[in-house]
Amino acid sequence: MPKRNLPQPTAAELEILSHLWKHGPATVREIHDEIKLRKPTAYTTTLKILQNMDDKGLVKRDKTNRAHVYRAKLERETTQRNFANDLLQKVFGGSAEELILRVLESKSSDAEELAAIRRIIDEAEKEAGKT
Amino acid sequence: MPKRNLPQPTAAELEILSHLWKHGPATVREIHDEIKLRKPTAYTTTLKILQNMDDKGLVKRDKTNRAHVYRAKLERETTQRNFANDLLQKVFGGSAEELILRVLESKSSDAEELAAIRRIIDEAEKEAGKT
DNA sequence: GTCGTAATACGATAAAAGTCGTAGTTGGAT
DNA sequence: ATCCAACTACGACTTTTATCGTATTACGAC
Repeated sequence: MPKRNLPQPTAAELEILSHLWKHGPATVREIHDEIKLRKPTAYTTTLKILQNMDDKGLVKRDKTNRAHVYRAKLERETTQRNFANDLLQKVFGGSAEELILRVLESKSSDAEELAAIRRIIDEAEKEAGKT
Repeated sequence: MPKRNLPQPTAAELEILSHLWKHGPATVREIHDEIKLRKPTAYTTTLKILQNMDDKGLVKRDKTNRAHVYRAKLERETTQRNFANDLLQKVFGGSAEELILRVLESKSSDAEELAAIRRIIDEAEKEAGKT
């Protein structure tokens, strides 16, 4: 059955998905109340984007109650991986090394974060070793 | 002088910039010949995008010769940093750790690349230490 | 039952990106 | 000097995204 092949979310859609990933299923009102704190926008704009997302299959809509409840259909991890890979190819020509260099340049990480990153490399090395 | 505040390049513009960064100043013909290998598209499409980029200030156009020569006005490194930071904020909520995790998940790096990445972390640690 | 608040539905609009066709110009080969 | 191939200019069209106003429906308080 045609389940996958969902389109990459746009910037506005991503903002909504972020909310759903963080707080779980939510109504338009709940999502909008949070978004409008950062971006002054009309309620119906948020509503419309959610409806678009439903059409695209990016969210699942529960119409049981008067205020419909939306749930993310994209996994956070998968979406992050898609975006990361996309950037990797289009802007860095596939060089993970360079991408990571720019990330660290743009954001000064503290010692703790750097240690965490080091552990991620360790893990990746174990993975590579298994092959 | 209003020099900066150039807009972020779009996907199509980025493809062109990549060529300019790699090969230096080039004509529409040179750029188009390479792009059409991957993406079947009309010559005038590439031309138009270059003209748009000139309007936006993303490239500098030399009209001396009949075939105009275009030169990138954005630095590769700066652009990469902008895109990386953008993704970091919008998709990863500022967590460099998570971004790097997803990059490594999406692309199996070999031992050599992992070692290079490790050196980048070392450098970042020295930088952090200096502060 | 009435009425107001809050929700959805829907269409209109605008801007941006990408695409291409056509028209017009020009340089160089013959 | 002519002519053709290659170039630029420009406008039209399409799609996508984002935005919002207005119309309509429905719940709940009274």
